[in-house]
Amino acid sequence: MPVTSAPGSPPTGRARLADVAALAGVSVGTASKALNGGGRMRPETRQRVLDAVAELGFRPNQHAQSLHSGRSWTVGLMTTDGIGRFSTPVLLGAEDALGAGKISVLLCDTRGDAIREQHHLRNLTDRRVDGIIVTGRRTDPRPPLVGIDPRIPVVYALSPSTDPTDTSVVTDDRGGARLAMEHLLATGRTTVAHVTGPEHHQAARERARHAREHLAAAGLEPATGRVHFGEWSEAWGRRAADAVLRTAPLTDAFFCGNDQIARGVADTLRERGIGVPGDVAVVGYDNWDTMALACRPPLTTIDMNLTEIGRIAALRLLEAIDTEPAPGVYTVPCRLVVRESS
Amino acid sequence: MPVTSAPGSPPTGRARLADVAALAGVSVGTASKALNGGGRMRPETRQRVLDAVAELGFRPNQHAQSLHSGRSWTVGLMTTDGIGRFSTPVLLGAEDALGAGKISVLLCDTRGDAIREQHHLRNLTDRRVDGIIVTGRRTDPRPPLVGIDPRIPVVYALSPSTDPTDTSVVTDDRGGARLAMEHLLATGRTTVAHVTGPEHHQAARERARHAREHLAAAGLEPATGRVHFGEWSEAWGRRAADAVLRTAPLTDAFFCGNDQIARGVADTLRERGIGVPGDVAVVGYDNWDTMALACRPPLTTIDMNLTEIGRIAALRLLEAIDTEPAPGVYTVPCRLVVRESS
DNA sequence: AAGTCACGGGCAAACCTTTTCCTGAAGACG
DNA sequence: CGTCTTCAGGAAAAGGTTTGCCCGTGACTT
Repeated sequence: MPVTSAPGSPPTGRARLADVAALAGVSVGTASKALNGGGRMRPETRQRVLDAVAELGFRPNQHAQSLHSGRSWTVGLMTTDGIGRFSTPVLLGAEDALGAGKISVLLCDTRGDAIREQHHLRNLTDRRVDGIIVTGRRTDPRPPLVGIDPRIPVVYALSPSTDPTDTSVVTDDRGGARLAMEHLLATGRTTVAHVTGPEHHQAARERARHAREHLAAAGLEPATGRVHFGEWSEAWGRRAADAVLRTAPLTDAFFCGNDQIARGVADTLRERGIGVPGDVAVVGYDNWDTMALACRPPLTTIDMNLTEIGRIAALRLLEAIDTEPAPGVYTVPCRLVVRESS
Repeated sequence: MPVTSAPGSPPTGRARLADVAALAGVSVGTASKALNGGGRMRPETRQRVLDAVAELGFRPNQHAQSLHSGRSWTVGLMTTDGIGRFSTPVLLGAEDALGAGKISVLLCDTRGDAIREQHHLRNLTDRRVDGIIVTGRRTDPRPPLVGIDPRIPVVYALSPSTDPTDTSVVTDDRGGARLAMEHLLATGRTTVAHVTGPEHHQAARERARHAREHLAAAGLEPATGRVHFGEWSEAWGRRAADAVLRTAPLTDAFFCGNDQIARGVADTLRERGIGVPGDVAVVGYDNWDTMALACRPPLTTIDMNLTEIGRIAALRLLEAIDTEPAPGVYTVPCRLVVRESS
């Protein structure tokens, strides 16, 4: 009967430890020890306390616990740019890993606005969060949080901090590009075009660089002799596919910077009557299911394991919370997902 | 110099109200009143306290405040099913509205698992959240949270509660269907097919019902005489378009249950050489930009104003927190977004 | 000049749990 | 039988803020 409360408890309506103690016939301190395993006491006494807890439906007041311990059992999750396709899996991974440690996630969306970021940072500091995870949609490095209380550990996920003494968890663009190229070469392709996003995005540059390097290691060159930088859109994929086929009609594979581009490429190929994967293979990047699965044919693609990035960021943060922070950049490997486009 | 701290404050490293009081030469209680506007005191005294606050960089300890007030200035946001396309905007709208009230959002993802839901609910209760918003991806009603402490107000967003004495905020499927049909009829279409998702989804049923009613009111019938229920996928859109054109070649408009279906329909039309919107108009539902904008041509579609749903849910929750809850179902109107497909 | 009043500000309780230190009693050992 | 140790459990401080109540002082009233 959790509704009943010991005499004298009414104010909050919830049973306090004092009520438990009274019911068990012990002092408050003893009741606390009985619950937390500390102190020495007769097993039967402990049991009496536990029974009282059950009878009253007692749950400790976390505000009081936090006040005493200085910990809030809460971490802030700041997403730099909305809560989109990239930050969501990171967020879920983090929530999952933290939830196991009884820690909850406080969500802060800055919408890419520095003012808002400051505001949230203050809020989180005031709440005495145990730590903060910062994540963004881009993989480009970002400046560290400004004015952060040095006692609050921070982990940057996906977008690393520009400060190397911070802790960051990032995706392995190099490995991703390698997986894609190895796959294409292993399946007999030799004339590979690379179509990707804007050159000012690090992700585009890195993937392109490593794709080229991998080709070069096999004694090959990109189909058109260069990388096609553009936008992260289907429309660009379609345009670029046209351009590539005009310049290098013998192209037998496209490695694309993301799944949208890949889908655009696949659409153009299909509309031109070129068989995928019969004549030309297409490999995307992101494993964004709504794109990859809806594509005709479904896309072979690189999965960045974003959930894993979130999980690892959370684990690093947990480490930093109760031991010393281990600065540095942690790289999470990608995964090749083979579907029918290659 | 926020780093300096009054003598005796070291334990936490952060300035306490006691330090402020000491520096200002007043008692702790007076300092508190000076900050919170309460109590009567000489303006210069208040100013001295404010100066001390500034000098020490004092920020009140929220754990202590919460302990005292019983409020956590936090609400839980439970998403029933991942954090997807539907819950994200709701979440952002809620965060926005709550942030204005100094309230933060605690994120709980149940992954559709009842055990997890219980676990999170307990966690939120233990944290003494001020309220809870429950949201899901489907618009079908869901059973209310079980075992919820009646003192914690709850608002259901998107997925209403099956209990009419709860507070729910939902989308206006009827209005959405009406907007779409009015638009099509107003632009001269007379033979409209409706292709939508599975019949066991309320959203599909409702939109279909109201679309038919609206046609009937204009003395019309669906193009094929029936509604085409299927899946929420592009593939289904493509198949359904074929089927519709076979049965009713004179069809001059498609109203689709979501943007994916609409995109599938548009693809089929284009591949058959049927002009959109010249020969046939296509209207989608959801205004999911990655679909609606990538479609050729970009889709006219219905926007459910999900962010607004989140915002209103948050406002209702704020109401319920400091006054009496106002049970009932609140309906948020949709918005027609006209693009080039109609 | 004595009584009132208002104003400024202090005191202390309350919010609830954890943890350290301490005490009283009982058992063990010489 | 006395002293030492051990053990069970209690008392109280600490963590920081808010707020109701109270008191002293100076001004004002009659």
